Amino acid sequence: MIHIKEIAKQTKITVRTLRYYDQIGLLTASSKTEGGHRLYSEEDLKKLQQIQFLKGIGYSLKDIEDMLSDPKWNWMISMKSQLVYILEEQERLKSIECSLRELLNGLTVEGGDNYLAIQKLIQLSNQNKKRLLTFRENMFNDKELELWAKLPKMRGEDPNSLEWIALLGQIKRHMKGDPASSRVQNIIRRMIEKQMEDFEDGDEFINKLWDLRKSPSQSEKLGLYPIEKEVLDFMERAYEIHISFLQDSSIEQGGRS
Amino acid sequence: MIHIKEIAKQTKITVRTLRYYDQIGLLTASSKTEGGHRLYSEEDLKKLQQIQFLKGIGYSLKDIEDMLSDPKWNWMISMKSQLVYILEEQERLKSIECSLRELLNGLTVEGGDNYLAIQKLIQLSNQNKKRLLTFRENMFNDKELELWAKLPKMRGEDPNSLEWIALLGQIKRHMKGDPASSRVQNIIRRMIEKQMEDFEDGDEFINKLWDLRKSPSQSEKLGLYPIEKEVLDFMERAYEIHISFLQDSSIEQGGRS
DNA sequence: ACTTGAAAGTGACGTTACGTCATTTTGTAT
DNA sequence: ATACAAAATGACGTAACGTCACTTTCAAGT
Repeated sequence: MIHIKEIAKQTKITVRTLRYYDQIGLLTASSKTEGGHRLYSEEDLKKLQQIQFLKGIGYSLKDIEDMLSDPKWNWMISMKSQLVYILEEQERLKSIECSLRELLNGLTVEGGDNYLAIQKLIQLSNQNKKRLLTFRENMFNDKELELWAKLPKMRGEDPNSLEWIALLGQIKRHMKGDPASSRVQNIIRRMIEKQMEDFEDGDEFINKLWDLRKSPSQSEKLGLYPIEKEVLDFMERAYEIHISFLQDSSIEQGGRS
Repeated sequence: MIHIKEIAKQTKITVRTLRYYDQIGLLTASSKTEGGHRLYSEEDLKKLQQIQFLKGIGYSLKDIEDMLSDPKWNWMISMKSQLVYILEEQERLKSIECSLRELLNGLTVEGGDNYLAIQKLIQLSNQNKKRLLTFRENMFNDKELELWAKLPKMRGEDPNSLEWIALLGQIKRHMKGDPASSRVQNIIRRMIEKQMEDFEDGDEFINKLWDLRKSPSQSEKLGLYPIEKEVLDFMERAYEIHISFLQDSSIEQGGRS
């Protein structure tokens, strides 16, 4: 016969919990002292360990009581359905994870210190859930859809998407400066590099996308993160400056050779 | 100004919940009629949608209240830690999934209709958690450890492990019959086929494993599903019969050729 | 036998985010 | 004015205990 504290120590279940299990009739101590102290047997201990295990895999105490009290319980069925439940829960958490990453990436771009950004992002996230795929599928052909998959999505967690997001965030933070500054030009060069790496053969696609980006309403329908017009304008200016630099330097090179 | 029922319809949040949010001060209707009916503004609606979103990604109402009432809340930090929490939860569920698959596969082998099997499996599962890897690593060398990874584990969900488990279960169900019967022999043949497919070059390893299997205590330490001695004996008999058939037929073939 | 401090007992309230009555008031259409 | 829908309030219930307060029992030392 084992005292309640010893049971608690062995199973790491609190004394309070043991008394609670007694109270709800899940595990009654098999005997008591004259004074009313609970005394547990080895069998009680075993049963408790089973309870502990079943609780660990997500069953409620009520379920566990039903299981253990019914000698012809169909374990196969209930465990299969429990597995299904666990799998569903995992999917739910996975989609929460996506939302969170989307928000965090959004915050990275926006600067992350103002409440307005949050509001915008939450609103965006909310409506994204309702939007369907159809619009996107009407807009592009198959080859383009393939390229589409490479686009940085706000929920992306791959280093590729993350770099796009980081670059965009940096552009935003330098918007008050000069588009010809070396910082901005370096960012632009990196973006062009990436664009060529990721979408080598999709020039037409890129142009179409760029046009779309300029229309906020279209962008939203596509589930793209909306880039403000000022940012796009700033990027275009910086882009043109970059191109003109390239031409200048190639002329120089041509002169020398 | 919007009536409570309209808000409920638009957000799919129940009227009761709206009143509750009012009660705890999370979202107070911005005005009321003379009679005390709640009237919500467009801003209230927006705030409610934010609440809904934040609740959806797992925050408690208390947390949400803190967030929304503090204008300089650090969203970045709290969302990162929330992401960490979500990732941990996913791991927890993943390990629950493993336990469940282990149990279900165990039930498949045992026949799944007796409570004793469950008790045994739960006990096994419990002690597996405590057991460490060291014993296994002392027992086999590197090449063998590679093969080890191919062994059917009870928590396996790949078709390969599942077939092993299924075959074992079938053997168990035919144990009262004749080891020379065609059913049993077909199962044995399939097992030998699989054994050759999976462990082509590991004869010594297979033998060592087979010996281990005969020692229940060693098996348990390795985290292998313990196969009862009677089952192993039955399998050995069937195996010998199978071998002798093979020899007979090869003699016949030899005679003809 | 008596004392005493630790351990055990019981009972009650708190927690989360509402659901579900029951009862009373208010709003609105006729 | 009346009738009926919709809203309000209040109270209790849920799951699985934690925490406090107060009382009783156990086991050991004197």
